[in-house]
Amino acid sequence: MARWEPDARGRLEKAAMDLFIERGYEHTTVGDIAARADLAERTFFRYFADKREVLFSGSKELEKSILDHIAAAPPGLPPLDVLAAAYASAGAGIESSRAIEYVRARYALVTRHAEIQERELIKLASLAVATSTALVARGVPAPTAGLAAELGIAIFKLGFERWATSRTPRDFAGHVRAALADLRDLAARAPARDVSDRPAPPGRSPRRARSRRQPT
Amino acid sequence: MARWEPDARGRLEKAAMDLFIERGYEHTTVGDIAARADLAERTFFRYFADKREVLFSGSKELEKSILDHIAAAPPGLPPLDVLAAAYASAGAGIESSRAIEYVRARYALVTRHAEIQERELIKLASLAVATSTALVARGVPAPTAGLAAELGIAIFKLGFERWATSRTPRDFAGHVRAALADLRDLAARAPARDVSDRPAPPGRSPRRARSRRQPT
DNA sequence: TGGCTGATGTCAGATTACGACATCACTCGT
DNA sequence: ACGAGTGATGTCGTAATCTGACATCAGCCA
Repeated sequence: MARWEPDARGRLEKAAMDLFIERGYEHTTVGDIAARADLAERTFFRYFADKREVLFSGSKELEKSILDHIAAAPPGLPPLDVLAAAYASAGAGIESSRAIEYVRARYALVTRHAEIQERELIKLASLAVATSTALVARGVPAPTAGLAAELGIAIFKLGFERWATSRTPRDFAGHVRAALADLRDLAARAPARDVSDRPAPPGRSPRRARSRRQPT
Repeated sequence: MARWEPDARGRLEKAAMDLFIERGYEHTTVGDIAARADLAERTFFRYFADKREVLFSGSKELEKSILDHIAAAPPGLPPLDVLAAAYASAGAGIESSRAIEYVRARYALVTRHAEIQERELIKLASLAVATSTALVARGVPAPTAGLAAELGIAIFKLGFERWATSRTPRDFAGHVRAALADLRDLAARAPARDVSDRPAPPGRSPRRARSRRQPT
């Protein structure tokens, strides 16, 4: 028999989530979490840089998965489509019934606590930097890649939010594609003086917005 | 003579900035800041919710200014143009020689310290929420407003970053407009199978990107 | 004059976070 | 089989952040 119970990190993550749900995030101390996991408080900080970080164990794998999908996308596909496709594929895992409960509980925590939301936002910013690099590796010019990465984050956030707040969460990929379509429609609305610039093709007005791909 | 020196908040902000520059952010304690401002540590926390917040005193006024400009924008102007114009107008103040030194020092702090960057990001997220509400008040449908607000943040971030990293910071408004133009160009790149969908108007290819409005 | 108010000071304490050192089951080379 | 080394964890001490409770006192107002 091993000297210690295995999977200290996993036990800490589970204990943390359970306690956050039971008592709320701010009424749970790191000491509480460690005690529930049968570990010393000091051990918690060996696995997680701080209290918030215990909620972000999956974000590294998600980032890796997204970056892999970006690298593997068909050459020539426009940057925003590359990103939307990458999110759609990488996010497929969250819809298993096992994971969905965790994801939803975590989403509730993030939206309710500014402290946690800050961490979520900087993780997304970090993802944007990595995404930009991945796009550059595909031949996208750096300034364009940086902007595309920012827009990608907006697409991801919007797609995820709509997925998470729909009554029956499913079809994450559809929500992501819908977010991209909405973005294109919105960006295409140019100031009035530009109307003479590019006459709208008859019969296909920009009113297409949010018509296709509106899952549940 | 008053019992206390006036402008405790301002003294704390100045002391903090000076010390952050002198010793670095993490080598400055709240006690140090209070001592430099001739105040008790406890008083610092009466003015600022936490140590980081001392760097964000201007953000509330900036937000108000942006929201006012959004409300005052000409009706019918597309949402993204409303936002870009609002940023350009509201950001005009940062180019006075008095302010510019502070803004640049602050920018250096934000980029170097993840802890501060987190706060910056959540302030922008909060601005996005307020922006969305302001757009809804103009008659923009809520889902569109939410997306526009997110894209607005991307425009603002990109415009500001390019302004701040240009060797001679000026023409903030120009950088913002350029960011919007870039966004439009990027969003207009549709997947190849869509080419037959909307034939490119001859002679005005999307290669216009980043040609106009490229201030030093 | 005398009480009230508001800004600040003082003190105690909880919590987060980290450095330093100790412990000890397990592993590996001989 | 044995002894040294390794790595995960425990223990202790402490700095820094942040909060609650109460004290102080100049200036204002009745």
